[in-house]
Amino acid sequence: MDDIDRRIVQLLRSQARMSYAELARRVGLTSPSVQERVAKLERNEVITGYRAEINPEAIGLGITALVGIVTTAGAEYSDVADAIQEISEVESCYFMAGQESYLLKVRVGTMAQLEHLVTRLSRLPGVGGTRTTIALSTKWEGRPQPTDPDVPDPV
Amino acid sequence: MDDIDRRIVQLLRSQARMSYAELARRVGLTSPSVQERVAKLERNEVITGYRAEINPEAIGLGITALVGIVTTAGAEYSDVADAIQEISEVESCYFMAGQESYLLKVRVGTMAQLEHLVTRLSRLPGVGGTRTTIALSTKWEGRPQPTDPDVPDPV
DNA sequence: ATGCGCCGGTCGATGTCGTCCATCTGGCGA
DNA sequence: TCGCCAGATGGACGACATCGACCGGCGCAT
Repeated sequence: MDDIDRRIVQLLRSQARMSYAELARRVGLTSPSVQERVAKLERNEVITGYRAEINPEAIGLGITALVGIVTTAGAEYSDVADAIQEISEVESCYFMAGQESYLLKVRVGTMAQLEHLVTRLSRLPGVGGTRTTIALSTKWEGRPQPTDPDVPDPV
Repeated sequence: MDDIDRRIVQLLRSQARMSYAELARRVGLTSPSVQERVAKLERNEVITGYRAEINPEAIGLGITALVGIVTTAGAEYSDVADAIQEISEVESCYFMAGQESYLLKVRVGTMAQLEHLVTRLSRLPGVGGTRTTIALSTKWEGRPQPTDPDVPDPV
């Protein structure tokens, strides 16, 4: 993981469909070298996948909500996570410090679907309660932030 | 936005670097047709970009936290959003219903950086208070969910 | 120092892909 | 019925991906 790797990562982070030839031009190497580096980054799970970013409204998922999950006393955390994973509307799932053990980002098309989803979540074994807040709008999401890990800003 | 478009979107959602030729084979069209459809999807902002998914720890961003922002009375919401947008550590920003007007997902490398970030956020004009919760682990994130079959055509 | 092996780079060749253009077809309105 | 247009096809050509062969620098043991 040197500077060239970091540049490649950053380029692919914002334009994942860029060709190897174009990447090569931008980092000053040849196409096969870049290809090998990218393959290695994928092998080492630095790059874990490539995603097209979709406008959720365009695919009928206009409602975004965040759901906090309070687990019941004695519930096995990982079992709860496994159960949540079965629910496709849950786009992201974080195991949190604090009263709510999990925080989920969910997307649905209608309020009725959201109601149904929250009901399903609250009935999962190990789930003691839910707290849902609706996102009125998404200002931005998944913005790639500048990579500069070799200069860890102090305070 | 027909069934073929939806299949293309779904394919690119999970494998954004797939070639047009491969897409064409999978949806049963020729490469130029697929290319034209993808171009149109991009033009209509159904597809808004292509992102490589990076393991945050590999680029020195091992700490994920969620920060709720309470705005001061009389603050202009959009000004607050603009100010937050200047801060690169904020990966996502949602305008929320509820007491906290904004919810931010932030990533940093160290607790010291998180402290500094929260301090900066709390000092922004219009920001009355913050509530930070740390993600102990990310179970999953940005998982593409199956496209609803009965979608209202947005075009 | 010398020689060896490894890592990572370049180069060249070949098959595939992206992209442009001409052409064709099916549906719709005049 | 005719003409028009959106969208598909097929061919051509330049660019790209990919593979093997080769090459240079580096660390290390002899």
